[in-house]
Amino acid sequence: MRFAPSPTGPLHMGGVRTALYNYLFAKQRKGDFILRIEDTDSNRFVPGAEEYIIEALKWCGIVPDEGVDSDGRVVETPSERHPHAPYRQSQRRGIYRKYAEQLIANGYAYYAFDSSEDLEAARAAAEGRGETFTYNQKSRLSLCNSLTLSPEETQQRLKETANWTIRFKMPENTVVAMDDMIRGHIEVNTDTLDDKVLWKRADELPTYHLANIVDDHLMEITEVIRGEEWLPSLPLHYMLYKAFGWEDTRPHFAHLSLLLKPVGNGKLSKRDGDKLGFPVFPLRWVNAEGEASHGYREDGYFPEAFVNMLAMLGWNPGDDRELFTLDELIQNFSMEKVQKAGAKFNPDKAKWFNKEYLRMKSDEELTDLFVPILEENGIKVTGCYKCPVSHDFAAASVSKNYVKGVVALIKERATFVADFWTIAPYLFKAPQEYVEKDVAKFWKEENYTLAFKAAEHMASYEGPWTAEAVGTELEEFIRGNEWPMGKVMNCLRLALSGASSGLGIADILSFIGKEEFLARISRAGEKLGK
RNA sequence: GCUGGGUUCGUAUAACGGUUAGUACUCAAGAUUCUCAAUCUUGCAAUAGGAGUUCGAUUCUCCUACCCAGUACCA
Repeated sequence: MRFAPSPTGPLHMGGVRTALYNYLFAKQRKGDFILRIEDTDSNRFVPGAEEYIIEALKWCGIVPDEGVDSDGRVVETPSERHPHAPYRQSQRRGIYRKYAEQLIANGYAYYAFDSSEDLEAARAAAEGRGETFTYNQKSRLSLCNSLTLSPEETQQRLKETANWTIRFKMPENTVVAMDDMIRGHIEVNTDTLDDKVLWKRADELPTYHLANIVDDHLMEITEVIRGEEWLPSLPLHYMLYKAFGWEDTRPHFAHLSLLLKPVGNGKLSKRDGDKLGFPVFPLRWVNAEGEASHGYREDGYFPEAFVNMLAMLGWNPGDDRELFTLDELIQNFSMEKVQKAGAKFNPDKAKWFNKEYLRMKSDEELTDLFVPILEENGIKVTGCYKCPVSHDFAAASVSKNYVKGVVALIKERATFVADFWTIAPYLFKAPQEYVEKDVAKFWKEENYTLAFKAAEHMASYEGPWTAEAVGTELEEFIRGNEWPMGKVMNCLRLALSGASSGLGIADILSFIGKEEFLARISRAGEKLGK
């Protein structure tokens, strides 16, 4: 199987899904997965796009068997491992010409000499009559091509100019019967089709249709999973396989529905992501104008979560399971369970997948991912997982095991690793400011005087400083005095964390320690009033 | 317009002629907690419409509506 993107920009998440389904199917059948670059349109070539595609697939764990080497470059010369090289169509230009000529020799195609201006004029004229111009069996005999010109004239023109294209001669009134692995049997009459350009003069290269069929044949592709936008071209492709005499080895086709925007109608586009605040690309992308687009990787998604989410968008295992590793997807994937209708993308569900994967990760793995974020925020992380737990708030420094403890405590509240910091920055440094609304609500004299007394009591507490022991001590003291639990606790939390909502007081105390606890209480008294 | 494809709760989907139409996300309520999350419980919510076939249609057929794609010397 193959994935054959055009390097015209960053790979869209829909493209990743197409690649993924190809990969899953290939691996399930113990087949090979080829990456082929379809760069026959030099006008739309975007520098960096090819590298982006390769890196994106790599990040997702989709590793081509052929097409890209271990150094992450598209292979240009055939070898044992890469028998079908080169894998860029621009480097295969020498291959296609003879196939195009074979088609002409056998009467399946013809040279067309109409200029773009002539065709535009024909289109405009048709539009004036309320019709649509099509280059087909009705119009081809009144246009300028090797069907209307004498053989001598045709040869003359071919010799004199490079101003020609090759068009497929679509047969008349023929029913093309096709089978799609997802959609079943489809029939189309050739009278509704046109004479597609197979060879374009601009690049002196074949168009998609020719190059794609020739390459799929030469690369021994047996199954093609591609986007739904190709379904209308399928009859042409069937006709091409027939014209080449390759019907026996024609691949099986599956046309995947498109990914739709979360709200409103239409397919998912870059704009939707910008508007609704979610990535549509696997990796961050900066275009030539310097505009950046979000990427799932940079936004903190785990590749496993991204791949899992994508797989479930239009496919299901037939039961209620939702969480699958790549290997499990390979085992369970089936074309019968691929949805026919377009799938509206749901950003909330994407986040849910990430949350699930975050929970499945070990505390140490998450800690390793969290440390760089802490350092970005000015917190030094020292030591190793075997070293003792320690912290020095004055020096903005904590031990690795301290971080691990925090991660274990808060991982269930997070969707992304970056959330760890926003959930509990106060476990790493004293609050710099206090939420105004919470101060107004809780920092009242009748509350904070009690909070100070509770803190005073804890200052004299000599027992073990664990969350459980400290929590029990504090609560029993407050309850014993018949003070309002909520008000006192919220006052304490405000002083310790800068807000009235957040982690439990006992947990906060156990992490920051008695000394820092008392320091933050007195600091709050000075800043907020006492 | 034409050609092709599609249509089950708001979203993703299950039920491949017989179910009180299930599950997940979202949302709401309750339980729990010092608060916020998390967790647990409960709830809201769908077969696009109309004919037909059938003892029985989400499921099969047809029509209509709506959505999507294609209609380039782009892929």
